[in-house]
Amino acid sequence: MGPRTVKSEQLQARERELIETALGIMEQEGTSGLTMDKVAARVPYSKGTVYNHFRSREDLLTSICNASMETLVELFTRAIGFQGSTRERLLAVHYAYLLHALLDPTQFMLVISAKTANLIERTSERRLAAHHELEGRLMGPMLELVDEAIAAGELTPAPHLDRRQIVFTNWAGSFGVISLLINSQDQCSAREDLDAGTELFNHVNLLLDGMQWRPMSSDWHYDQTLKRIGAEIFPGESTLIDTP
Amino acid sequence: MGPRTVKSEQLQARERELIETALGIMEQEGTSGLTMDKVAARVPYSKGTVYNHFRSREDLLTSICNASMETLVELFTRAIGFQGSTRERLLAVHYAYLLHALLDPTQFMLVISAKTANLIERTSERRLAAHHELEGRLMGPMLELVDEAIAAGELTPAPHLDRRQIVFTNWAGSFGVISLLINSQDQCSAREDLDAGTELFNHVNLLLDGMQWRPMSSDWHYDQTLKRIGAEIFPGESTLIDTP
DNA sequence: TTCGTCAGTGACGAATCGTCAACTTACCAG
DNA sequence: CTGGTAAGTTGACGATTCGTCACTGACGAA
Repeated sequence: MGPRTVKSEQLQARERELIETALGIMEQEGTSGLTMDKVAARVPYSKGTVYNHFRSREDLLTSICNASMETLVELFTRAIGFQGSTRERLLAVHYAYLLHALLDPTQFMLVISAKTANLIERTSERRLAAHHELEGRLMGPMLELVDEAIAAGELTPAPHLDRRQIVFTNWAGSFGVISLLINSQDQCSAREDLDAGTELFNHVNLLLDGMQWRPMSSDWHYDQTLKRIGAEIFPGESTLIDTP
Repeated sequence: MGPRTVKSEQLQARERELIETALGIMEQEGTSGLTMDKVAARVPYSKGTVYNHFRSREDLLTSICNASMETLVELFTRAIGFQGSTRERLLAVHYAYLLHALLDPTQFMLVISAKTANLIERTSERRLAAHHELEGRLMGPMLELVDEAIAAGELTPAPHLDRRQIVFTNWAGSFGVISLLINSQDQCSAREDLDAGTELFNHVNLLLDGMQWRPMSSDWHYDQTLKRIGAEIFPGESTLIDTP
């Protein structure tokens, strides 16, 4: 190993340290409470050094979002391994997504702001490339699941829907339900009493029934499946979700 | 009319002027470019007067969001008036939502940030009340549409879905699809080539087929319906949407 | 020992937020 | 007409925050 490698490793370790610190601040004070000065103050390095790693505050935010997506990849991988039909395994992925959002709503919401034009402009190319690669790693397993389902004869997509569209529509539905309900500590007239878990699985089952991904929900008790997913795949975290 | 009423009208007029100005700035420079100083600079009043109307920058943002929702109520009302089955009229509402998002993506995205804990804390009670009232006015027409569909025998909801859940799942699906695709000037691996209009109506039709809202998409050409909606209800704006 | 390199530092200028003491205006009573 | 009070307006100000850049000093090479 040359010295350059060693140094690069040190740099990566420090970058992880900075991101960890930033996560701590965000947990306590939310996204708007995350400040470059605060990060620098909590770390044995100066502000200049922090800016040596992150071009801007937005660059740091994208990094945090990426870190969050890495843990999500881990959860998705676990979920795909569920023993069951392809539709059950897809439900497990949605379960993982919900769990991820409940475990850290602030990080979950970062995904949206990461799409803002303003944020993209101020983020380094390197970081954006990593972000796109992570999106691919998230979508990949679901694409394979769709292929498996088609091969197994459990799904026969309509001609106007390709595999990417099927994956996207799943993602979008999950994202919409969760993002609208995750912050509902406020008593909104339209959303009071709505539980994120209940509405998420209602939504996904309607979607999958709509595309006739077998077994249809009229032929299978997916409530049981959800209980199994919680118990078998996410035994530690599943207390966050009430399965009906 | 007493003088108090006159003065109150003046205040309201000025508030509209301030919001208009803020909208202009947001159009040019995005949400992050909206600054209280810039608003004050573009207006014949001083910063202190601006702060007399809005408790904080976040209060102003919520006001802008509310204004945006008012125009949305208008669009929804037009949409509900479409001549057709209840399912076609619901499609018209989704069409209106998409149109609204395409006409002003920045305002559309405000709805999410308006749910942030940080933003709610810094917003005045009065403004929050107006926000909730507007949500009710948005959901109301859709709730009635669901009731009509049930009465007409076109929809027989599963026992575990009440009217509010049906409306919510529609909203969430639309919101998820649009918010993920609206900012896709960036070439994301998973979203390239995906068109907001196409994916939105795919998603909604899957959802409505899943809950068996008749006529099912296998029994009706909803592409034709979309063309009609564009031509009859939104003749001016519909050029923004390619109906397939 | 001396010198060059380069990561690290933190003081700094600019921009922004929200406040407040001073100021202006409107209006009314005497 | 005059003086006074209340209400509304102003912009300078302190506090934060962002991102930069001239300076520092540690370390290895000669």
